[in-house]
Amino acid sequence: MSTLFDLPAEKPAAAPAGRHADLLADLNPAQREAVTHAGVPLLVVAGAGSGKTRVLTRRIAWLLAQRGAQPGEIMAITFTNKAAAEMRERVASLVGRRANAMWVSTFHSMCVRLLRREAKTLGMSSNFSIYDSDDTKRLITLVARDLDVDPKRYPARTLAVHISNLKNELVDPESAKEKAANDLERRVAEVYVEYQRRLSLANAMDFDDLIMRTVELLQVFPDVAEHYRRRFRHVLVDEYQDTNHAQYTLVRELVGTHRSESGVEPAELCVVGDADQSIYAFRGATIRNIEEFERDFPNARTILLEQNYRSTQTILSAANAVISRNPNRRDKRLWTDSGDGEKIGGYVADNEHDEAAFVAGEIDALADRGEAKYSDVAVFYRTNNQSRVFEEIFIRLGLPYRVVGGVRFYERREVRDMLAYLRVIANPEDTVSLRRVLNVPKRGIGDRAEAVVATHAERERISFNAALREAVEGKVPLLNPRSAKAITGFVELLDGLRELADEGAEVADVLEAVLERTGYRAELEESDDPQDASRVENLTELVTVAREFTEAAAEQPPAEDGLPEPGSLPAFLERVSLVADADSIPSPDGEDEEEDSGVVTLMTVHTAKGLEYPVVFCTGWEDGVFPHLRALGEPAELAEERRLAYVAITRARERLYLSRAITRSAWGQPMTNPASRFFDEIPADLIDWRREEPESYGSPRTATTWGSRRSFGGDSAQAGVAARGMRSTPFKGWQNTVALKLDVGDRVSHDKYGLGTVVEAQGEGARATATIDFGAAGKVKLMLIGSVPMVKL
DNA sequence: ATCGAAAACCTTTTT
DNA sequence: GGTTTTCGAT
Repeated sequence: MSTLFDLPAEKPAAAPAGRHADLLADLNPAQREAVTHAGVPLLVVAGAGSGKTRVLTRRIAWLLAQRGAQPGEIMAITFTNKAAAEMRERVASLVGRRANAMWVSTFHSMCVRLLRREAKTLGMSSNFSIYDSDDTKRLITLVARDLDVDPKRYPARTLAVHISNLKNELVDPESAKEKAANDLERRVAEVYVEYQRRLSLANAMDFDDLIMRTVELLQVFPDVAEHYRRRFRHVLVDEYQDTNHAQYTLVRELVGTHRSESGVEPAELCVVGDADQSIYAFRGATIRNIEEFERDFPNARTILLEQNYRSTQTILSAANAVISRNPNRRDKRLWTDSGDGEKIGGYVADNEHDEAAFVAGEIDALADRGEAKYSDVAVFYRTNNQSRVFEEIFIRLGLPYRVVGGVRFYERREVRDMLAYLRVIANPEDTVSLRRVLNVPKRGIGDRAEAVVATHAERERISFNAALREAVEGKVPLLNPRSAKAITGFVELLDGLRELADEGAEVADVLEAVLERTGYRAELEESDDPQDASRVENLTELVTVAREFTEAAAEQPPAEDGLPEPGSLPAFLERVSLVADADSIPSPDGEDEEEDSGVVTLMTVHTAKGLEYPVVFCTGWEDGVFPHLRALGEPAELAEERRLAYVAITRARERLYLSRAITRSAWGQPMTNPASRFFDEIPADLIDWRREEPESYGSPRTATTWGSRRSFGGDSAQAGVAARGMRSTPFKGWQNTVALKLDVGDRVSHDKYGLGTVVEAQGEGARATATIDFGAAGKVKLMLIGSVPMVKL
């Protein structure tokens, strides 16, 4: 069973390599330059599969071996714990135990580390809780309710997104208030102000605060900044294209831009990234940071890594062709010397079940022929709800599979409930966690009682925790005695648990005590809902995780000043907050398999970033699905969808399949979608169509596609040639043109379905859809994008 | 306080 | 269509 904590195995320190030859021998010239470059800031533009992690780890080893750097002077920042663990491990295999003295961590853990050490400087307590997006939303809901914000007009989700954006832009609550230019912004600012106040009252920070407050720390206290600059002489940042403004500023502050008065030079900066793989703009990542690197850091040097060590040329040509349609991008063209390989398998299914059947059948055939193991295969889709049909058919056929993503371990209600208890034990002022568990399991403290206590806290300007304690003493008016009694019981329960924790009990034992003393486990065990049985299992798993955490900590050195002691409750909570992904992704070449051929992996394209598989099925290539409906009208979002397609394609090593379904049920209704425009962007001769659109679907659209394919493909097997030709005559095609404007009652004639009447019309512009009653042919929901084979009568 | 039925959602999500 | 949230009734 995988756990939350896949700690990188401490590699038995191999004979520390480090000589010139060893570190550079198997690198290409560009990689070599990136590894050995010294001095001015360095941007490594690393195309997919170009060996970027190799460059980063070698560079670190090089710094230690050849440039006289000390491990303690190196800070490497990633976005995921997985990436951090991998980097640490790979560096350790090059330089041995010395790797432990480096800071290799995610932006967020690095910031937590700094903030806990410097908590006093910021006037905070170092045991602050870390709120994830769920906690954040809860607190914002509470705040909005208190401020009488209309939850219909301004849902907590929206407020949370806007506040998060403000924080990512380093806008503090006061500036937000000043800048607010409309109703929404004024409301957001108002909530933001109060939200920050309540966070600080709860001794908590959200994810965005971790970055923002660290920037604040470094900017407001130059001596603190200088201390860290003096210490970290080398800063390396991975996935730079995914940084937001706050993270960019943080990097700048860490590195420094000028020689300080006391003579500290800026640290050496090396960032690695690929603008074409930026797929998190919707979360505040700004591609600008990588595009403007040379402007942000004058004299900066840029090195391009274009040689790909992962995929066949066919796959790379398809990827190049698609991504080249994005406007304003720095040209980059992946190539390999490993040959063309197989053509891309194309498939047009009648519906999503058909599509899944094709995928399953093809996987079966590959496995039968011994051309792939199940674990070599990944199935990608744009949105999580698409996994369903695949699961259905895989189960029916007995194909072993695993879905990655979806509801994660730490997001499960029972797990979150337990963590909330632990957090309240560690940080009594943690209001969100406190209120979460106040009446879980039910102990007779209802909404009414909670509201009375909350109002009292508000009026007296004390924390919710303090108000609860006043309730025990009978100092809260309007609280009925029964509730007061229940609250007393609850407070005593918490105090007892806290005492246990303070005596130094192991985390797992505290957890067990919570499960027992609250009656939480008993309640689940008594239930006959099968869901509750799996909840019990999850809790058992959580206890196991806690045990392993303590065991692993026994081998770690004691904490530095201000940081949680390894194995302690605060350390556990920090780990759980910042390492939130329970599902480890089965690796294609995992060591754990002997005879068995593993499982097929199902996931969204987003989740697939950074991974690779010999065989990839990328499904749902339909306008409205991929690219997503919401992106159709927006050039910027469409560009991001295209980057997403680029990421998907470049995950494949040997075989790539692209498929679509003519109709697909969405929101209960079947929906007819046109082919994804990305199909048109791939040179026709790269695709081997296993099944095309049936003749009866024949339409002007299809004809256009064939025509354009001919001009895209040309005679050359090198897609680069065709795509270059493309750029001189920019592809206009039919994208974003709306051929039909339909209203309810309009009569239409469709090439396939015949005469019909519009019974429903939805959406605007490029995302317009209509439900049309074709009489005998039935009701059909269609996208009205450019080339529907239909005319208005 | 708790349950059940309507109703309101419905991209992606490294931390 | 499927899940989660909200409201109204007991």
